[in-house]
Amino acid sequence: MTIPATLDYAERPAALSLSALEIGVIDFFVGAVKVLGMPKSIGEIYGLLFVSPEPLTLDSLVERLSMSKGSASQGLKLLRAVGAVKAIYQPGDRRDYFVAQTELKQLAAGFMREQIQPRLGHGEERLSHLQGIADTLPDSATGDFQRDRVARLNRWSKRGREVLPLLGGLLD
Amino acid sequence: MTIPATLDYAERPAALSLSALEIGVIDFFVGAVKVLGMPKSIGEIYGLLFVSPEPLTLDSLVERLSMSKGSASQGLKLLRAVGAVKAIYQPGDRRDYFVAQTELKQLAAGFMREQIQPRLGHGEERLSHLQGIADTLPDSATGDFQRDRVARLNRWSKRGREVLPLLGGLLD
DNA sequence: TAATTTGTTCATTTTTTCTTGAACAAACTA
DNA sequence: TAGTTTGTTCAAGAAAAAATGAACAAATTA
Repeated sequence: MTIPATLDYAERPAALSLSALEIGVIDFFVGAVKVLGMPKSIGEIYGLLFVSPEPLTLDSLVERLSMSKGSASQGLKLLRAVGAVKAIYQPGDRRDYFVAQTELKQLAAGFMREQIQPRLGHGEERLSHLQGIADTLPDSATGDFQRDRVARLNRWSKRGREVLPLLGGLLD
Repeated sequence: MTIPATLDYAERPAALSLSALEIGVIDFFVGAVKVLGMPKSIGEIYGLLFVSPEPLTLDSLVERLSMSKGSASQGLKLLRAVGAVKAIYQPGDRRDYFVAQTELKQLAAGFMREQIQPRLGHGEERLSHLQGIADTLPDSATGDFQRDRVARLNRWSKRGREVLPLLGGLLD
């Protein structure tokens, strides 16, 4: 379980080229991605892109955030997968340029699709497996109780499938 | 970022006293708490209490889950804090007995209150700090852009405060 | 073709998080 | 009172997750 520590970009020697505002925004997003269970580097990258008026290259992210090329590449890959960052074409430059996608609804949808739904899928499988076991339970007090519990899990699952799609509607 | 591995309670030697159903339910909850960013031990404890028709003592959890007393104690502490487990009094026995709270709405409310809200609070503080910086930005194109971004963060925050309370209503 | 730039992958190292177990306290019991 | 039972805390070890950096591939240029 993650208890976010106080962040201290201001004291990181190599990050001196970041302005106070940039530091603050990055700090905000590092906290946000921690709540979502994602690594800090993701928040740093998205945060810097979010405050930057100009698209940034991988190399400029590496330099300004003093992070490894590997982390930046992996982070951008994930951020593109969830639709939080998009690559834009700059004529006359071979490098990729990146900008932040800032529509809350789209960010939430991408996070849901890429990070949450796949894990819930596993849950569904496990649940039908459980239902199979519950059906074979003896006709005792304990059997009845446990069948009831499995039934409750199925109701939770159903409710989840109903509620999650509604969330998108609340985020326009 | 947590990619849950396949779980294998069936193969754990010391957990042989768990039935197939118990194993399945525990497995389900271990997966669920991982999605919520909590340690596996929390899912194990809650899962076993959830399928158990009888209240269980700390010692029986330790024994049946083959987990240390420390983990069980800490886990129960957290589960009580979020209201997912409650201690019930058994006359003539000095030990604490525990049962799972199974109202989805209450579980969600407790999780929100204890795990999510505190972290969002930090975000709010950071945000007002950011607003202070944004107000001092020069009257340039970049300044305008960045002020706009901070304004967007404030809208997100406001929207979050509006939407989260609505969730409870969807979970009756 | 050889050298350069750009970006990805992945084994290793580092950091963070979780679990354990021993020490401790509190409440009971003989 | 001394001993037992029950449960908590926390330092240390184990496990898991994230970051690094070097090797590699692909595209480009001289």
